[in-house]
Amino acid sequence: MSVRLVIARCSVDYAGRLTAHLPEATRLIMVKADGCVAIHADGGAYKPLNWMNAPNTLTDHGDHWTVVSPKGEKLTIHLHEVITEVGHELGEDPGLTKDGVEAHLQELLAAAPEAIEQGLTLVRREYPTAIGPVDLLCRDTAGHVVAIEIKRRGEIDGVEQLTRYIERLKLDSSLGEIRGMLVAQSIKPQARVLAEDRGFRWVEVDYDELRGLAPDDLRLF
Amino acid sequence: MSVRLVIARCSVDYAGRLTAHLPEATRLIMVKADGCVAIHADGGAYKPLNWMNAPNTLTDHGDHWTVVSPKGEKLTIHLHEVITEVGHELGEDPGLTKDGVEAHLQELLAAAPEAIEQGLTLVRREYPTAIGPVDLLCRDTAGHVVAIEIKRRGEIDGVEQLTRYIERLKLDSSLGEIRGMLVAQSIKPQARVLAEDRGFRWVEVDYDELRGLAPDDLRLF
DNA sequence: GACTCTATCTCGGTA
DNA sequence: TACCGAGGTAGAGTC
Repeated sequence: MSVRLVIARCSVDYAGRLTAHLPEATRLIMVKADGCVAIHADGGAYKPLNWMNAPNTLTDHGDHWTVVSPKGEKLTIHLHEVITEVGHELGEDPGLTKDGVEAHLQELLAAAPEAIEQGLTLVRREYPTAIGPVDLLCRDTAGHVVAIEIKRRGEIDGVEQLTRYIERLKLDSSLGEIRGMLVAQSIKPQARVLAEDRGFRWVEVDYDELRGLAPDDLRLF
Repeated sequence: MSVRLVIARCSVDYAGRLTAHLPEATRLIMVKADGCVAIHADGGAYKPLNWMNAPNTLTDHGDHWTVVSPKGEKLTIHLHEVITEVGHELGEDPGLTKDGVEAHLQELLAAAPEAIEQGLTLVRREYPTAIGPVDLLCRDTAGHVVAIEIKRRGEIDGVEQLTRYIERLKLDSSLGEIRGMLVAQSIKPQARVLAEDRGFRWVEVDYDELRGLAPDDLRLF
């Protein structure tokens, strides 16, 4: 139970969600403790050429390995020549802490909707609709409902998403008058234009400034 | 110029599109020939905890490495104890051949549009518009144009794409009446709702069945 | 270089 | 479990 690294001349066949074949070449085979397998070439970023996610059953047949998943996927690795093999126990990983993702931005804005527009009050975060949840549902000083789509980066698909929600929310006559708003740390010119075309306000917010406004418990990431 | 594998107790900091931190633990550090770096734990599929895509400048400061990209991203790896280190030249990879991706589904459906709807005939594959090509343009038994968006998995994005194409095609009055259709191996409930809202038919097709219908030259993948 | 779209996407959250 | 949305999406193709 550990990470196992094999450098070998090998050819590989995958049959599962699609079928794929790798001709013979020297590659790195990585097998992790959970049974996942990845075949790496010397390039192409972190993505392997072929892989199988855990859980798997790996069987060593000498000249070839078979990796079979319960979902019926199968990877066959033909080993023509093993060049190096190392392994080591890594143990449990304490895990990654992240800061600056969309969820944090949403938390901060839910706690301080005033930062988006003067007088705005929160009705609900993740307001559910049949086509997905609206990030923030608010009410403005005139008492109108405001649907808010939050993005780290405001692009066209954010405006499309907001359009879908508004379209859907308008089917519910009990909500009364509704308007849409796109809020992001930065908004691309194309997205600004499209938002305006659709009658939505857009607002850029400063993440660090928001953290300053937020109550202490949201500042301790 | 080769893949380099280091197993070490390390802690890692990333500052770039977001900020992230990994506390001290034993991990695998992989450096490929192109300069990309990946930090792996012993689990979690093929995705590393942290990474830097090529191109990068990697500097070894003894007790820590810094990896800097031209875009201003920075990864710092503090090495507390190096346990194992191996490397090997892998050489150029001949590359992966695939079968069963969206392009194949499109070929099969172009050859057998009847599988989508009775009486449908192909006008053109990859019908060009100013905002990108429509997967299939067909004509139905009533003589109306049908724009078809093909996906392996039908999700909301596919409906949005189809919406844009239809909007665009309607500007060309020479085409006459136009309707849209979403065709996929499976279609998610939200995508079905949105497609119906927009007045599009959606159809699920079976890939293996289609291969059976297709002429021999399309079956020899 | 910017834009568009696919992906064996992966990953986390939730009903 | 399936579904849904975010992602440091990555990567390929096109313009």
